[in-house]
Amino acid sequence: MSLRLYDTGTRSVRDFQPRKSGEVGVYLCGLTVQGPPHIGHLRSGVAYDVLIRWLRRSGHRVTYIRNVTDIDDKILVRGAEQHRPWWAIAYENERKLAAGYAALNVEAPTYEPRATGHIPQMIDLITELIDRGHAYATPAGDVWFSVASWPDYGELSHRRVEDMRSSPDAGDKRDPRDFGLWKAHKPGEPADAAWTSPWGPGRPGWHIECSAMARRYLGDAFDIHGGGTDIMFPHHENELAQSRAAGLGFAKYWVHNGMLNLSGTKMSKSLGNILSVEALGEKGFRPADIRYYLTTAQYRSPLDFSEAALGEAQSAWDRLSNFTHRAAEQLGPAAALDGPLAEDFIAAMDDDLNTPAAVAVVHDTAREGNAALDAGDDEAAARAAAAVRAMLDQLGLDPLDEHWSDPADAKLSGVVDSLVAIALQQRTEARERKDYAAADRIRDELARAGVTVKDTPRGPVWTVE
RNA sequence: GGUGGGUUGGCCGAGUGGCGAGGCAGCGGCCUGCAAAGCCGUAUACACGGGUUCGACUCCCGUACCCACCUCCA
Repeated sequence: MSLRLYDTGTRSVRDFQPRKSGEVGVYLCGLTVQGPPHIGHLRSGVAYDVLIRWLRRSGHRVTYIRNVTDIDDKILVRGAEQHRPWWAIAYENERKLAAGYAALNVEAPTYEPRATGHIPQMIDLITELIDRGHAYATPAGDVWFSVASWPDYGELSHRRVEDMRSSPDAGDKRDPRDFGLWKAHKPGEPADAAWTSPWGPGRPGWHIECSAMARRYLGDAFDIHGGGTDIMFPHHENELAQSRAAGLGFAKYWVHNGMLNLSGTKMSKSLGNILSVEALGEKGFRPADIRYYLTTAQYRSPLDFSEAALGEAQSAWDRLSNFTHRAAEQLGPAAALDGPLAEDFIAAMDDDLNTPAAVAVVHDTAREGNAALDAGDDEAAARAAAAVRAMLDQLGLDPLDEHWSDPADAKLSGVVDSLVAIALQQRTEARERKDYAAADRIRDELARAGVTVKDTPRGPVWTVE
């Protein structure tokens, strides 16, 4: 059994077969950096991170391109509103996005191209489309893609042009369905938001960016194109149309992740119902809690966010984290993380990345491991601990990964360790003479200082809240 | 109006034509001086109405409600 993926184009789960054996090219539509990222964006980041990790684990060499759209109408609007350069705003949000990805342990892509760095490639592609009769320039200096010139238009989203509502787009395009490839510079727009082109100064339309950047880094044809369901139409439909019309093979599989909803509606910048990693951090949720939470739903399912659900995820992840820490304390350093994965886990992941089922396997294994620890069966416990860590690591969630530890904690722990040890020694002595009142007083005082003490068969252990 | 997705137990969330994933919360027990952690056991379910079938939560038809997209959006 190998990976099967749901492909939007064929609306079916297909066996994944890379175009070139052992090599996979993936393009993900990243963000338009008009504002700071929210956890809905990060859901997408985590979902494709899981996909990339799984492809690599399965033996493929993966080239992963995730773009940043750093020029668009709204970025220019923000710049005007804030009396700051539009590119300063784009870059500020890009850095916040990178920090969000990093916090959730999303690995960096092979390359992260910016739209503004690829204007020549876009101009080339637009020129080819005009030459082939699929696009036209207007006297105003705009260039439009002619939807009517491409009979396959709608093949991805399965929409018929005649069923669509007409959009109220302005502009002098010939057909209301035509979409912009190049937008002429308008009076009042910043001069540094325009580039020289055969059609006069202007800037690229949204869709052409991805076609041009995917082509530059992945070639005329590649394997997987991803993004959220909300940009399947028109963005991906338009990308597909213009790339194919230019004679490119483009993507073999289309993968779309479901939305993260808040109170029943899509979390989105325009609605303002957004939550950031930082805001959740202030409520006591750690990045690992968020990543675990996002992983417990299949990537295509809509996920309705609630603090209660995130809290449950936190408890569940604590359980797994407790087990790995407990095993490490009792058994010493765990085995390498690249050990064999449970067959059920592999089957779940191969089944269109069924992470909820995969996580269920992890929990089953942790239970066995806990039982083995209780029974003193160190060999079985070590085996379970290695398996749990390997599976969680595959999901980017190894609890012992230093990524999840707070560097400030590590610095303090040496000092605190010796101080707590003194108190615990006194408590142990009190317990030995059955002076439980004194023992509990010490424990309570430590608790007030933020140190939680637990007694285990191998002596007391403590953690800082 | 068009297109797609959804409705699973107190909560989150998988899945399958017949043997009730997993987690969280609850209850009972074991362990513990107590607690925590852990383990064992346990109740509650598949929106509604038809149909197909020996048998449907799972397939088909219909109804209701929800969400997304059709305008920028992961």
